[in-house]
Amino acid sequence: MPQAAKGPETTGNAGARLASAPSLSDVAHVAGVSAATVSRIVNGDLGRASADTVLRVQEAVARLGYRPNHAGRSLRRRESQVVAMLSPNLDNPAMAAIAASTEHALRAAGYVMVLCDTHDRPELQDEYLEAMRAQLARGYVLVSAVPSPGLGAAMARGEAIVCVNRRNPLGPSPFVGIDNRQAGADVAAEFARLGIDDLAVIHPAVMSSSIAERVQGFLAECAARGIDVSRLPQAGGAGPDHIAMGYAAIQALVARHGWPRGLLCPSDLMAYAAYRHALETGRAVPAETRIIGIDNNAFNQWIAPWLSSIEIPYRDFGAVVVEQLLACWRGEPVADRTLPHRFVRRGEPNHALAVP
Amino acid sequence: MPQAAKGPETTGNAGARLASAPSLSDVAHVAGVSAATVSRIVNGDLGRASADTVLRVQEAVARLGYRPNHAGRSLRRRESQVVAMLSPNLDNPAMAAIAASTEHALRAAGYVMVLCDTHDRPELQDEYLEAMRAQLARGYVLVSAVPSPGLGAAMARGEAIVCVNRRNPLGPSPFVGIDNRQAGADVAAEFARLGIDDLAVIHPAVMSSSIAERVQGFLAECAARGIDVSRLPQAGGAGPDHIAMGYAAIQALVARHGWPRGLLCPSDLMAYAAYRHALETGRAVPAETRIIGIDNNAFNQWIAPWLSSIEIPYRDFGAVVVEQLLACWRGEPVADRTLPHRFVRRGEPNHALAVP
DNA sequence: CTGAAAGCGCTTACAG
DNA sequence: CTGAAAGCGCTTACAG
Repeated sequence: MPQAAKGPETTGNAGARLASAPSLSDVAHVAGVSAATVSRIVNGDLGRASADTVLRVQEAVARLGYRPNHAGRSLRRRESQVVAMLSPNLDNPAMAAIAASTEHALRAAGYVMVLCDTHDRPELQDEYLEAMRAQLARGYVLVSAVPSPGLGAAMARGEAIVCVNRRNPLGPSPFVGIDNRQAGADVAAEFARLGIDDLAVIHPAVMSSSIAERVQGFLAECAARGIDVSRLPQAGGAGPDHIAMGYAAIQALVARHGWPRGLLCPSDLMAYAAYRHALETGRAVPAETRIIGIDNNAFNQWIAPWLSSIEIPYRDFGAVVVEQLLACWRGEPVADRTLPHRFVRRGEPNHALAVP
Repeated sequence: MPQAAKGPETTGNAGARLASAPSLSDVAHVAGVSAATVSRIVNGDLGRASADTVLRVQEAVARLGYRPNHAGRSLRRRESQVVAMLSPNLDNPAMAAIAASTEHALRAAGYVMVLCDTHDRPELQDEYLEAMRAQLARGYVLVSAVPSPGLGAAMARGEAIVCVNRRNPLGPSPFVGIDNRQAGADVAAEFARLGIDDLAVIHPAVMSSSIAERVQGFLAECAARGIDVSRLPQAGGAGPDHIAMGYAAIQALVARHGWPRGLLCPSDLMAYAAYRHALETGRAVPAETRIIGIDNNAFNQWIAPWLSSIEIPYRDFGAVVVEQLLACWRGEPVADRTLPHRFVRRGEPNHALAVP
């Protein structure tokens, strides 16, 4: 519905002047006290002031709609409320879920999150690390960090760094993720339960620690169950994202070994690519080939009834990430946090269509 | 691969001291000039200084790895490099794509993006608007804005506001989006091409302007083609996101009218929900019911070969959003930007399986 | 219980 | 072509 037209002076915000926000000294003036006193009270140091003063200041704050200017505060305290999140790829719903939950938890704790998309590239990671340093970033959340000189420099400076999904490739840092080896092993156990031993794996051509652990855990469990892992078909694929990597890998796998009856895809996006190649080649999923992924994207339950997956509680990551950051800032020792995952079974009639 | 162990002093960053970054006066000292001169040169005002001075300063900057402190700069200039993006829901891939492309374009132009997830709620929108004002945010990108008092206040202050997807519900603001009416009409034309006139629509119970326009455009085109729109089944659904809304809506629609042969879903997420309900009720898609969505999520081509959709160039939005912001800041008049959409046909053998 | 004063790092008229 | 000085808004010993 169209709104009533405003005067031409508001068109496109052009040329409008911003009324400057009230400052600490405005509040002090209104309350009839000094800036120092206002500062203390605004910062919750209520014990030092008389009840009457506190009241007058609070009233003035409310009346003027005062909010501390972060630039002034940051300059003086020599630290900001900014936390930088470096994420490799927002197009991946898993990364988006991590970003959203971290943003939420950070905000609740009084911080603001700046988001940087590194595309998994070391130069971009370093550029953002530097840019965020200039913003006086108070901490860094590195999702799937890659090794880079700037990361080493940030560690050497003693910055607060929390690594998510992938462990810090350059040394110990507080970590939030799952037990990737166990997740891989759980997939192997599921194939055993299904009686499928004609297995294969696709993976990125160059594997991060988390993906490598998933594959290792899978192979180890297969071996423990008597499968000759040395002959288990594997294929890697390269590309800008997991879907492209998965598509390259599944084509290579099928070209060399034909379709297996059970396929581990160490991420759901790779599973999507495998599904499409199955459609293209007339391979029935899940009847002829059962695909198991890892992530359990929220969309699976709606449009991928053929895909069993390991659910990773990405929505819970944010709160834990913030706990880790707070501990870093307090100078406390920080233990890694491994969150629980669970297997979500689909592709069987009674499971596929359970009402959500 | 495990790294060589570091000394205990680096464990978890605990207690490490941060070396403070070099300041303008450090550079001035090293270069043997005043801070004012360094400031000018760092800010690109090269004409005023002698070539020799410029060189010495540039060397000092490089040697110290100097980066301007943004808190100091913001405080002095009374404006920051921060642009706030308020997004209703990062779980929606469309929103994630907008966020990613805007982040990219903003960074390229020298700004940083702070991301806030409003969950489509007016109170949260206002809270973030206020919080970002305290950060001296230089501009606001509102994706699918909702009406709220804080939005009105920001407009009254003359803040730079760019609205994406949905037009500003409180008055004129620079806009980036598509021609939603035309998109709806295009879907109607496709159903006509397919010879399907047993049509229906699902939609959110309370429709934003963009969704309402899509539905209106669809109905208008249907009417123009001789369909009795007054009897065309429609159902709305409520929920926290488009999938939930879609699921509620499709259940209501089918319960009241049965399955249509052609269904418009004004977002792909609603289409996903409809697909699941079709699976549950044994309705074949696309053979018996053809579903057409709007968004063309990147995943569709991999795992939703049954879904035709209107492709919206979300990845191109960011650059245009930044153009709008820059124009606002220069005080130029800002025209709305309507980006081109296109129909992506799937669900026919020759289209579904084209190699990507 | 409260305030005057210094200073965080930067930019910008202004003077020379 | 260059620098001294003021001031952006805030916090924090320090003095009283």
